[in-house]
Amino acid sequence: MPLSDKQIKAMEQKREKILQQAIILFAEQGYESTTIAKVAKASGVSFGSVFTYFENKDQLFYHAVTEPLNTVFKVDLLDFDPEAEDLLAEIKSMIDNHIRIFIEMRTYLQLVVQVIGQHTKFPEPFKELDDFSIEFIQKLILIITNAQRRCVLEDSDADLTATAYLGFLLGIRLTFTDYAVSRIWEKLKIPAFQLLYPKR
Amino acid sequence: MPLSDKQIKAMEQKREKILQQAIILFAEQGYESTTIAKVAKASGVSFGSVFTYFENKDQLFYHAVTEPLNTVFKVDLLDFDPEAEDLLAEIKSMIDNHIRIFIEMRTYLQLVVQVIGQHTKFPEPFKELDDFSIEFIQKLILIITNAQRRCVLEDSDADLTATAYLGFLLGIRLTFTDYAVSRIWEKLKIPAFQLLYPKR
Amino acid sequence: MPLSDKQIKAMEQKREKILQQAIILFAEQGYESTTIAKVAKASGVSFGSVFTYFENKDQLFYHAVTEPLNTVFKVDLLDFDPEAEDLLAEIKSMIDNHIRIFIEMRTYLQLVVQVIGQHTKFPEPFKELDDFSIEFIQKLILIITNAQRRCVLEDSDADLTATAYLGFLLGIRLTFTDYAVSRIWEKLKIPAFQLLYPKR
Amino acid sequence: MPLSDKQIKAMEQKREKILQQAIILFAEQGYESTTIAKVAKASGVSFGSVFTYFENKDQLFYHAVTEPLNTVFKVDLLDFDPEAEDLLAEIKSMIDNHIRIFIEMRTYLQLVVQVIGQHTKFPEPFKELDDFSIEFIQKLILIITNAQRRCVLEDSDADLTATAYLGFLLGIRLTFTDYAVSRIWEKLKIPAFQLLYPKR
DNA sequence: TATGAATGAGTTTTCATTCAT
DNA sequence: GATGAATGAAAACTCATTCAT
Repeated sequence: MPLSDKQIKAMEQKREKILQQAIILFAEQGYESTTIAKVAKASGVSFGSVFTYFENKDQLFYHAVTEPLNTVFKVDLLDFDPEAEDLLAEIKSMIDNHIRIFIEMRTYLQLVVQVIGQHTKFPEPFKELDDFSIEFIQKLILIITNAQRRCVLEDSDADLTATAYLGFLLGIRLTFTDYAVSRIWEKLKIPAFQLLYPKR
Repeated sequence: MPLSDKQIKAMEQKREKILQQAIILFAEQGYESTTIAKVAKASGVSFGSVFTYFENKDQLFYHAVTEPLNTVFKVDLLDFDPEAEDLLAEIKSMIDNHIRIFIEMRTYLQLVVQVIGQHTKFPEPFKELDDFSIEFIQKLILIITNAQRRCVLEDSDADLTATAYLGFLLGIRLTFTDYAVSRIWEKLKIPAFQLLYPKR
Repeated sequence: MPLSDKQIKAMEQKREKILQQAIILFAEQGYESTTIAKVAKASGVSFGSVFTYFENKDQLFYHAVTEPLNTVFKVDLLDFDPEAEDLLAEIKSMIDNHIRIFIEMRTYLQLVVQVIGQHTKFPEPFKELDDFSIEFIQKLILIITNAQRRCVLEDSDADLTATAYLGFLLGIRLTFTDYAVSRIWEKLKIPAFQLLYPKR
Repeated sequence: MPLSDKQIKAMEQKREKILQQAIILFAEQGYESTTIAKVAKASGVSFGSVFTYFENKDQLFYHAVTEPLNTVFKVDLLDFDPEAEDLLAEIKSMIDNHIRIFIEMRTYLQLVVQVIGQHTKFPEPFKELDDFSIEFIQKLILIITNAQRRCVLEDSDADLTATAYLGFLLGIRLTFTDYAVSRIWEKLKIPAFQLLYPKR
């Protein structure tokens, strides 16, 4: 007897709820301090249920890192067009977008920072993040190179510049640890833009 | 019976050894995964001895974070002169120095990143780091403002620029996770410099 | 709505399948290591269905031990005639038969050995086995006594001899743990016969 | 600072106590039903202490099976001389001895029976038992062959006879599950002797 | 001061059993 | 009747910390 649509829907919501709470707890308290019991309690399910949806704690962590990456983060961060007509406008809008994402996804990025910071401890999720960072940098290099060719940006080592830009995004996320940052995010696009060597 | 000088010296060395190994283990494996037994083994002492030198695990962590900060890190990072004669040279030398430190103190900075990334979990050591970052930024603002006044740097919001600079340093430390970075560190001073809005 | 004959038949087959797989798993892995989920999987049913046919795990174990006992084991082991004309032939054929059964029912006897070996843990199924062993020994005593009377066997304490004979059967089942035994079973009837004090 | 002799002695006694209680519990309740907590309670130590003396439950079980085997069982069972002057007396004394051991070591043998009965579950301890049984049978074959040569026993397949004898010992241990057996043990040497084909 | 045995709270995980669909 | 999601009790094992020697 297969499950009814309603049941499947309810289960999906439950899984999502567990994952969301796991992301928050993993981000704020770290891997070890986040107990399955805490996740269960925060999600309003019994702790046995967590194991219905995720094989074990490791898998839960893996999904907590990779699912937002693949569904939201990746898509949003790569949402710019290196072949746009007006590259200056495209770059500015890209920066706006990137900074907004790094501010909005504060909790998730805390998790990302942990995985990167202790990558030997989390090799599988780190691999996913690393792969994405390479893809992200490739696309950045593309838009930077095009912009340089069209004299929208000054000449620079595009690879280095792209890498510095990503480092900067991660760094400000780390530096501004709380909500306070949201009041100045408007400003952060200025140094971000500066890093790309704008024409004056 | 008072301890002889030799004994005191031996004890100090023992304490130092324990602290060094604790830093490495905390940095690479995180707070929870670092057990007192591991630290003791790595330091070549019995685990009971760890408690002779540090009240408990929490205190050991606290000292692992703050002692290098106060003895080395702070001194080295603040080793620049906002009133220097040749400010351009001073700034370039400062950047060289900062990047070198961030590369050399890779392990310690892994620890710093953890504390910042999970600051609610580690309020005391975070406070120390936060205090230092304020001090650091204040001094950066000073040199930037002076450099702007003397037309060595273009005008910019000095606070924002200083903060962006610190964020950049932390960010590249996070982005370049391994030794590979040492081969390109020479280059990283370029975007770091660019962040300060150099005159052209 | 009463069930059709076909349905009843199907259910009986399902129950039988579950029981057979339970016997194998209980025998090979023991009571605790045999999970309901494993039994269900081996039987090709959902684990909820196991509870449709057996009240709980305890009951499943009880039936796994007692059903083969009452349907096959008991009948086969008691299939000899203490009043047979040619008692020597009857005894030899009985021994052949017993050894064959102990070899063929290897898996089931692994289960029996567990119940006997840990009888305090399994009092109900042990009771059934114990009752049968008494019945078996009684009938053995009968044939032995008759054979002694008719000078087919030498005189001996019939009770002791019967008990020793049963012990021997269980013991060789335990001693020869694998299929290798099947190649020498032909021989095992020799010491079994010897235990009964044959006339020379 | 090395431990004092007194401490070492105390620790050895503690270890021994834990092992003894573990043997009893494993024998009576089986591997899974014997929890570390039960062993600790029965031994009068804290739960954590069991892990001070035995790496894990598996190791505890392994030692529970093999230590009595190597220190007592092996020595006692092999304590007969195939080259004795008066072989008939030697064999009778050997049988007396064997039966006495199988009765006295009732609890330990319950454990042995479990390991043999579920040898796939306990490969390491089973290996030790299996090795011993081979050694035991070899020595039995020796004494049987010598006795046959000296016309103390009738001719028979010595290998088969030795194996049957071991099977018988295990079997009666299994058949007589309680202390009741001690009242008839005097008698059991009769069928045991009979199994060796005594001259009449 | 140095050592490491002793302790037990806390964690992950398994699994029998219940029950809604 | 069949299914499998939900539950939580129970188990092995880890580890910070204490304290006797």
